[in-house]
Amino acid sequence: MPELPEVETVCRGLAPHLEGRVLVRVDQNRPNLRTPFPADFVARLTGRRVESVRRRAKYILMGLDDGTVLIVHLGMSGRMLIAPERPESPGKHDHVVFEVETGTTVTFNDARRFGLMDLTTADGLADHPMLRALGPEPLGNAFSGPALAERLAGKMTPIKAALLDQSVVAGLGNIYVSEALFLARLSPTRSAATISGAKADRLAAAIREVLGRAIEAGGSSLRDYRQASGELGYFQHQFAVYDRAGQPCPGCTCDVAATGGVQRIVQSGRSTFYCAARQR
DNA sequence: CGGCAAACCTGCGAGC
DNA sequence: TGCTCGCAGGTTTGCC
Repeated sequence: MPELPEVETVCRGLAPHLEGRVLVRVDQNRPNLRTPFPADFVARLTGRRVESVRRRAKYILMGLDDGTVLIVHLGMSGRMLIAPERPESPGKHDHVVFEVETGTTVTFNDARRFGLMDLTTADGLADHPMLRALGPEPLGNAFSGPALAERLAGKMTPIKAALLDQSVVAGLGNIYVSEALFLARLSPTRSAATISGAKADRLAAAIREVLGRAIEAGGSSLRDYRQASGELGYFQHQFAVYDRAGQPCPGCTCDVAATGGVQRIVQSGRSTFYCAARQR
């Protein structure tokens, strides 16, 4: 389930366990994820001190003391599991295990293997193929209504699809696109180019609001979750429209029997949820 | 270049 | 119980 808020939550959870610590052991349990691991992956990481754990879009970036940067993408099903000591043997789909000198291990587990890892350098980071074309961070200063409108201008594709395009804005996924469009009262089927001016302001604000609230929720529920299981995972969240087809729209008082409530449609092969009465 | 479907891979819930 | 089908939070590729 990792979209921007989940990746941010994972980074915040990992940082206190990894920052300032040395990777005393790294186990790579298979030759590839979505892409092959880089050459000498284990050797380039072992013995390095982790200086920073941060996020760009949906990527986790770990800066190491020799200038190396480890890039991790969680894909659809990737998780980072924190344990106080090394498990006796890796579990199913435990593809990489990082161990620091305190004994703590961080295990990358990914059933579907849509995740990936790569190594680059701090100097080469901005030009890395996976990061080069990314749009602005939606919670950053460069993101605004006008900035969004500029990137949507001329696009005939539905706004739903445009917002999933990471070069338009970085970090939104299928859930939060539906949620943001609901909050902005904009129809997911409307063409991207029709969103400018006040509509773009509204949408940019909705994106910030939805992501910001999700990060807050992730932060709070994450602590409970980790105490219980030692796992750094995904928070439970109440969505307004996502996965709520047929249920009443939380934003309006119209009759569900008459409107059908929240609609599920398919756009470019993926589910979109919205209230046709409220979103125009 | 823009837009869309398919592909990558496994797991899970629904329905028979 | 066990099978098949459809669906899943992401991204890239290839085709029109």
